[in-house]
Amino acid sequence: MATIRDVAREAGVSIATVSRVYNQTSLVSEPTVLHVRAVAARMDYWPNGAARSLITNRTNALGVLLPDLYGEFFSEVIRGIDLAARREKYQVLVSSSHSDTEALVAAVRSMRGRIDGLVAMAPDAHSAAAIRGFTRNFPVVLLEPGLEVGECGAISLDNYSGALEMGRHLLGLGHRGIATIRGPLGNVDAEERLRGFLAAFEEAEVPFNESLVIQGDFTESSGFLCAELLLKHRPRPTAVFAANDCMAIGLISALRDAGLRVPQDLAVTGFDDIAIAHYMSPPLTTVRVDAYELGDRAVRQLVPLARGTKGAQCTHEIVPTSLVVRASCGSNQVRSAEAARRRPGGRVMGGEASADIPDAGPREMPS
Amino acid sequence: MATIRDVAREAGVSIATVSRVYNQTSLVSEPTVLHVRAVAARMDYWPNGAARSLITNRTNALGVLLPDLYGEFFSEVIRGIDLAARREKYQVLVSSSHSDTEALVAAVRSMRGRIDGLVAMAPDAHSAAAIRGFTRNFPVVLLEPGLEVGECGAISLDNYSGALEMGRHLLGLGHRGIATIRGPLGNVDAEERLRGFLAAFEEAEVPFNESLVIQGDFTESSGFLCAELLLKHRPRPTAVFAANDCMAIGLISALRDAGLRVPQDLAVTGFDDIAIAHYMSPPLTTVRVDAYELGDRAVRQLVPLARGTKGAQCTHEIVPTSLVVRASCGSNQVRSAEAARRRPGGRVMGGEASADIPDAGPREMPS
DNA sequence: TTGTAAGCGTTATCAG
DNA sequence: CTGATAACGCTTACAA
Repeated sequence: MATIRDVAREAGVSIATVSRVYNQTSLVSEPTVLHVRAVAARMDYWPNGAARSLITNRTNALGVLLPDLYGEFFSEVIRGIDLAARREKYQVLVSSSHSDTEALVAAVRSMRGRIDGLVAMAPDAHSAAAIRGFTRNFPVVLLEPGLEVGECGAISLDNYSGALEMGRHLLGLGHRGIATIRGPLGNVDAEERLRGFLAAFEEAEVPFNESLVIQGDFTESSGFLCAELLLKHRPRPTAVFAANDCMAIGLISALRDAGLRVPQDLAVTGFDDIAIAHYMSPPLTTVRVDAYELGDRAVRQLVPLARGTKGAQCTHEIVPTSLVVRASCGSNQVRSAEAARRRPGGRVMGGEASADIPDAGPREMPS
Repeated sequence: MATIRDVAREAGVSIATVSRVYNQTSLVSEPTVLHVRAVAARMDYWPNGAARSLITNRTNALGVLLPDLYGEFFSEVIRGIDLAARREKYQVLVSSSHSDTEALVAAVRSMRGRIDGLVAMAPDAHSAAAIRGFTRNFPVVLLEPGLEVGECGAISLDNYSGALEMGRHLLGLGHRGIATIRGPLGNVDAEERLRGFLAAFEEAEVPFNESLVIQGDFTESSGFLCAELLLKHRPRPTAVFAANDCMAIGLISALRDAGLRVPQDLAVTGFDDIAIAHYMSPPLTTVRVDAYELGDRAVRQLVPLARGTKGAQCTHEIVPTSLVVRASCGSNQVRSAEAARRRPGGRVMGGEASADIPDAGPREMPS
């Protein structure tokens, strides 16, 4: 592999000149630039990134730490990160699925000297604390952090408002016997969604029966299992808000097995707006969460910090969520929010390439 | 940020000793190791990756180039890559969504000196050729390459066999009026799927009416539009094989609008086995494609090449595909292939985290 | 077992 | 405008 020295020798100039051709071109005479460029191209030369970052102390790369890469959510987060990073001329070093805090710390540590900043989503509070510790090494932006953020930037989803809207919507439809399946204890999303949902009742001065908060764990099967508890409750609730779509899907499945109709016998709603939500029968009323935006904003906030742009500040941004009313809640409201569902920049390419089923508009899934 | 020199000074040893603690620990006396480790930990020192790779000429990182990151397919590919890379102690530098060959080349070029090898999936033939050119810089493994592979390693999906099996299955069910919606011209997957499908007819010595090859483009809407052509064909076909699930979904949607029943009036099958395929009503008969495996194998093949392990060879591996029989083809066959659907290592975590709906077993999607 | 010193490929500084 | 040369933080002969 040709080095700067080879090119300099071959072109009959000093290495400093070759370097300048790639960095401060204006300081080199036009003919020299052209000549060096030509020689470099012929020798297939390109500056070595590692050497470059050693002296400049900048890598032009961002680290990305996610609990997982699989699935609609993370896949979108990382796409948002990737696109924003490219726009800003940054490379992306990813790492995911760390079994424990130790593994996670090791991963970040090994990124040292290779990244100018870090976007991280912690799988738990312990890991979050560890990640915060890296602020001394490079700027950090946390995705969906717990409460206290400290020296880091942070982007979180407006789980609270989304759930609040959902509560208002169900109350607005006249429901009073309303249950909710909450997510796991200690999970930030789960707590906020519950808090927002209950706030709607407070706001409307409608009492909420606490025995109608059922514990779920965000899996489809937990939603399935909740059906039994729900159905034996007296008086039987008329609506259920599941804290995510998976649980709503499990619940609906169980209700159907029990011979109940959704939404006529029981209205069901979810949270996340995963792809299937739109294609189910009945289509699921839920809250749309914009994962792409989460990644995009994180990079937007991180880059100035990474560049050391003066005046760059850590802030805590909130990504809005929005109610998507479909049929499963029994509302006959116009589905205006649907338009927003089209993925920004979603591409369809070869074969199994994309799971992005274009919004079918008024058509529904065959049933 | 503490450097090796700071640690050496603080610990009262030479920098060589500190270095050895991190590389050839065995050459350093136990007490010295402990002492240096302690000082390093206190000073929050960790070797700088860039400096390290400059001298060793190895980066312990792999580059990953994909057309996109979004969607079930790519998301799984990258997960396979990520997990395999971590297992082999490699970091992953990703880059995706390049608008043209130029952008793609620039992306790879900028990885020079930062990676020991490259896993790439080219969006088109032109880009594929460009990527092949990088073989001179580092080992390359191509995903889903075109025909000639040259100096690169390659992993491709067995589109041919999957489609062949599908053809056999439909013929075995007694269908004779069979149509197929093919994917875009020039797309490797599309061509292979068509070729495999037609091979089944040749094998069974059943003539295939070429007017029943309908041109699609892998999008749901193209499947939707094909319905009209299909329905006005005389005699009307009794089965349709769409070259991917998206088109099959669009088609089924259109058929339902036209008042036709699937599979009674027209059997429909797809390819890819995207998540929705299993939850649709009727569940879609399709061909399972293992994207995770694609990524996993690519890294497995690349790592020895990147390490310069002697005897390491470039090969062209084929990832098998498998027929998944569900209801949309009108078969009443046992759904044994279903068991394989569970995602390897699929995790469900917080909130909108995962779109991985656990296989509901015998339960179906509510309808 | 430890230290000294050369050098990885680049950019920055300072002369010319 | 161009060239010599000293860093950058580290690994690795070679010497002690």
